[in-house]
Amino acid sequence: MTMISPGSTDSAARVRGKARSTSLTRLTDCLHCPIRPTSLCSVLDRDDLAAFESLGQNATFAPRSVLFMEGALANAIYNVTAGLARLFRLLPDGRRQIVGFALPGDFLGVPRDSVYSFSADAAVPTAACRFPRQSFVAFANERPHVLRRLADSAERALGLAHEQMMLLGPRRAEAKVAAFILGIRERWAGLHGASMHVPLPMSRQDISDYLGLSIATVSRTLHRLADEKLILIVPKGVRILDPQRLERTAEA
Amino acid sequence: MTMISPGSTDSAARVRGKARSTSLTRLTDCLHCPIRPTSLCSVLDRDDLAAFESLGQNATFAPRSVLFMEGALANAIYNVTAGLARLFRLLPDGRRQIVGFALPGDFLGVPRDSVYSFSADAAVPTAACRFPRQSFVAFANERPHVLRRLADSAERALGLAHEQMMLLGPRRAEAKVAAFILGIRERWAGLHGASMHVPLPMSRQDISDYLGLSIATVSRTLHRLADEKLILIVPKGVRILDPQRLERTAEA
DNA sequence: CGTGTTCTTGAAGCCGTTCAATGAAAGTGG
DNA sequence: CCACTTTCATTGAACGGCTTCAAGAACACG
Repeated sequence: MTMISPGSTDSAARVRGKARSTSLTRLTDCLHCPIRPTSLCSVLDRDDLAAFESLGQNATFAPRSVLFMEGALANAIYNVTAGLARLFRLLPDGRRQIVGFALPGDFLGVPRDSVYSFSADAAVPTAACRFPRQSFVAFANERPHVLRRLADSAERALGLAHEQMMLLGPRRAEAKVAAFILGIRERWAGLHGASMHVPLPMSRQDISDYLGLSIATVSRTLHRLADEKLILIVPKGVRILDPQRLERTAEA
Repeated sequence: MTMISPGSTDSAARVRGKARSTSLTRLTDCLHCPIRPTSLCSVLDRDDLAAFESLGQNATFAPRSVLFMEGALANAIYNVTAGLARLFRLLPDGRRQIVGFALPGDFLGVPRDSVYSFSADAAVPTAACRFPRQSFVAFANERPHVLRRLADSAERALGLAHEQMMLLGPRRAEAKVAAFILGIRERWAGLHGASMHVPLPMSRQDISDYLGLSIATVSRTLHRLADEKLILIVPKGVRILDPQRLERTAEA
């Protein structure tokens, strides 16, 4: 698990090292974001869309730069449009648990109370639409179908969280890693269509913090799967060679 | 981890053994349920409340009887009013991961799609208000504040899921068990007020399936905490003797 | 082309699991 | 109400998988 500076009051920028952010441009590609089943855009009519557009700003984030920090005042909501965001919480001793990855189309930071309950930063160059919380909430409150979408989106996130819990539990490293690959593949499929090639833009460290394993075990396990010809390890990803056996490994 | 019959198509009733349910009475105590911050009731005015009341039926569940099963058609939504429900998913090999406990006031089974994504059964004698999904959704769609509550409720569940992920990860058994006790205490506090006495109505098996430990380790760890005078083990619960050291153990 | 980071791979050790047997409690039927 | 039965919890001993520590290789960046 990642060891992060033990002092706990410091900001993510310092904690995770040099966070060289970020350009802010006017939003347009928010609307060009991949439309997923849970996407907000798909339930907005033309007028709403125009109003919605005027709320947000498009922002880009360099790797490791922070979208928001656990415990900070939640004054914005994000919709990832490109790249990959890591959602994580820090333990008091500085270790990091990744509680999810946000792919394009995912909403972030819709908070019950006014404080973020986890942190988010960019795993790779990432773009996201940023909506001021106040106006976003006001916008949603006027539109029941948007509220429904938000509830749906939260339920979807909950389902993903449950899926991850199944991985974090007492399962063998092989099963965790195999299931991880298949899970990520599934999620990319919603964007790019299904493929044997599974991009893994995140680092080994990220994967291990996601699965509750050490970085060494993740590396070893990937290579064991490769030795057994279930996958092929390629730069920034894997190629699935034997879907069925991989599936069976994931379930064990 | 619990081993459950390997065949996977069978119903929960068979899987979990004799499920002797249940009386069904007309609802009244739905309204007397403990009002929690996330409770729906608290945002309903008198008229809405009456309409709401007419939607639901109060049901009681004997221990081990099933509220609903993962994969089944989601034709009802539940609001637990007394007792304790276990929310879980089964692995293909029959092991069980408990993804949450539902306490009085918690909503269950608000599904994105029409199928439950996890199973729920009663850990102890339990009461819940049962709302047909159709009419519940129709009711909510007419009332934006109810929709907001549902979104909030989902977010709250997501927060709890994240909390549990921190426990499932690579932490020592002592930390997991200590954090579990403190977490449950926190949740009871919202109902009964804070107390040094923490009821643990669920079985050791339930706790181990929740924490991703074996039943033996849970037992050993509890007794180790007791040996070190952090807690006192009492029937169906524990008493916290040294909150600060327990807290420190939970964070390690 | 050199430097820092990430990834791989080996060896030793620990923590939790598994298996199994004992003990306690709760439910059941006479 | 008691004796029986069944489930649940505790505890011991041995095994095994993952972690830790550490060194070397591959990669990315300026």
